[in-house]
Amino acid sequence: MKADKISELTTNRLSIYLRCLNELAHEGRKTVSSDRLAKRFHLNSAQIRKDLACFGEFGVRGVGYYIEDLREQITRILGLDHHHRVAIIGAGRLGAALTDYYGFRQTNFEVAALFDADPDKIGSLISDVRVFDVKDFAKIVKKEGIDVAVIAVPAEYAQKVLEEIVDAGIKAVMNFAPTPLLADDDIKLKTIDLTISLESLSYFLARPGKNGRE
Amino acid sequence: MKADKISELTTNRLSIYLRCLNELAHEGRKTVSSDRLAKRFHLNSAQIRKDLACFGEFGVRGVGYYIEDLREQITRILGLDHHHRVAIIGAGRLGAALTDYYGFRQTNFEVAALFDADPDKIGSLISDVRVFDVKDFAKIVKKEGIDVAVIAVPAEYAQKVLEEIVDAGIKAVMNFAPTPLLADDDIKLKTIDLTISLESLSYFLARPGKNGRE
DNA sequence: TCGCGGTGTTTCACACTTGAAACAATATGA
DNA sequence: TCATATTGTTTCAAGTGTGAAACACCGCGA
Ligand SMILES: NC(=O)c1ccc[n+]([C@@H]2O[C@H](COP(=O)([O-])OP(=O)(O)OC[C@H]3O[C@@H](n4cnc5c(N)ncnc54)[C@H](O)[C@@H]3O)[C@@H](O)[C@H]2O)c1
Ligand SMILES: NC(=O)c1ccc[n+]([C@@H]2O[C@H](COP(=O)([O-])OP(=O)(O)OC[C@H]3O[C@@H](n4cnc5c(N)ncnc54)[C@H](O)[C@@H]3O)[C@@H](O)[C@H]2O)c1
Repeated sequence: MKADKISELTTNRLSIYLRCLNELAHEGRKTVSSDRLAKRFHLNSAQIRKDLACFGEFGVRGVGYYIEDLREQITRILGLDHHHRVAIIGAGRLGAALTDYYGFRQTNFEVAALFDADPDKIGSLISDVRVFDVKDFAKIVKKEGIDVAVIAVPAEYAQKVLEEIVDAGIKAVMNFAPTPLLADDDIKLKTIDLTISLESLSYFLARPGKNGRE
Repeated sequence: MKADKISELTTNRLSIYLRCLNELAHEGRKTVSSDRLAKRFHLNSAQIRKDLACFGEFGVRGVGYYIEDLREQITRILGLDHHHRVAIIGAGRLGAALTDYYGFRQTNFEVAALFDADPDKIGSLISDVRVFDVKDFAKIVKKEGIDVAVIAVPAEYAQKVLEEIVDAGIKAVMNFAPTPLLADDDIKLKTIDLTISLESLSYFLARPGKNGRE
């Protein structure tokens, strides 16, 4: 197939497949067919084959997929074989929780620096990571080779912080402030808006019956 | 219109509208047209009118919407006028950050109890909230009138914890463990999977050019 | 050598979302 | 009274995602 327009839903599913393969590899299995994978993890076998075929021919007809091989392929496709250095802006409770988040290391991301505007926090260490003054952001980004930023400041400062991040030349940003942000098209911005998720739960509780499953 | 099949995307947008209205109210404005709202917050005016019309006729032709009135209506639609009591299972770093999360209070959610399996944590207080033994989950849920649960335990325990939650009669669950969970259709389960979001950033960094914006 | 199993690929139907356009209805203000 | 502004509603086109089906192709084992 080798489509060049890959939907984000496809790459999200690749993440899922990768986890499933890790589990299977852990159990010592060597090969798996799209059908077995689908049955085992409640997925759709046609979808799996279609998704994988976007990136090349990884399977062996009549056999299925070699688990180790496919793991390596997906790891490469998702860029998980590259190391990335992360800056977290906002050394509050969320920033602290994220600094120590295992998911970062697992994904080959390393939290290299925290940034805050509060003089009491600047200079301190959180899980062995130094908190810098946000005024020095661009300088430290360059010095530390940071290429990913996480926004964990209150919503009203988020847009301004995003602009500083973009000015510093960073292209990939994850935003936890509950507000939509504006950025150019060449910036990958992912907003994780807990408030919307919460209000969606609230809506369900007020009107049980219709679920609207994810 | 009064459609009875409301998409989750619609209610998510209601959350956004509510925030915008709060901002406008804060500025002292009294009315707003769908057009002004759209221009100001980079939305689509037709969409706004359509979304609102799903739930009734809130606007005044020739005028627009009365901000205070519309705020109350959306608050009611989203069920934000009802109080909810939340249990967080997993009193780790994420659980602690969430316990003190302002977004809960703002949404009329109150963290009533934490649960953990670690004897060192059981009995302690985190932001004035007591940590209970997860063994007593059902009992405390009943006693405290808890109706919402948050899963903040490692992924391998998440499914088991979910089953205890469902057994205790809770219908609304937010899951932060990076794994898809299975539940009956009458349970509202929202999974916030940071790993997938991270891997999506990683994919972008490995292949700049195509953005796949949220 | 041949059949079975499973991939790679195409095709189709269906559902959902969006955005635009059109228009009747209606409140406000000149 | 009448023009204007704006909602509520319908309709349509386009894009996208999903799931099923069909089938050629190919590797493995009997
Ligand atoms: N706590 C949570 O569990 C949680 C969960 C999801 C989302 N969030 C969101 O994450 C953000 C942070 O939440 P929190 O609970 O950690 O808040 P917090 O108040 O604990 O931390 C915010 C930090 O940002 C710093 N800050 C403020 N303005 C800044 C600026 N201009 N530059 C750099 N640093 C600045 C503050 O000094 C503070 O240390 C909020 O937008 C919140 O809505 C929090
Ligand atoms: N730390 C973060 O910023 C972050 C962000 C997103 C998602 N997550 C996810 O949230 C979960 C928790 O992350 P964390 O960083 O807080 O981990 P953590 O290790 O700090 O906390 C996990 C807690 O769960 C408790 N626990 C384990 N098994 C339990 C059980 N069966 N019943 C009750 N409690 C149990 C442990 O005792 C521990 O206190 C993980 O799945 C993680 O992937 C964490």
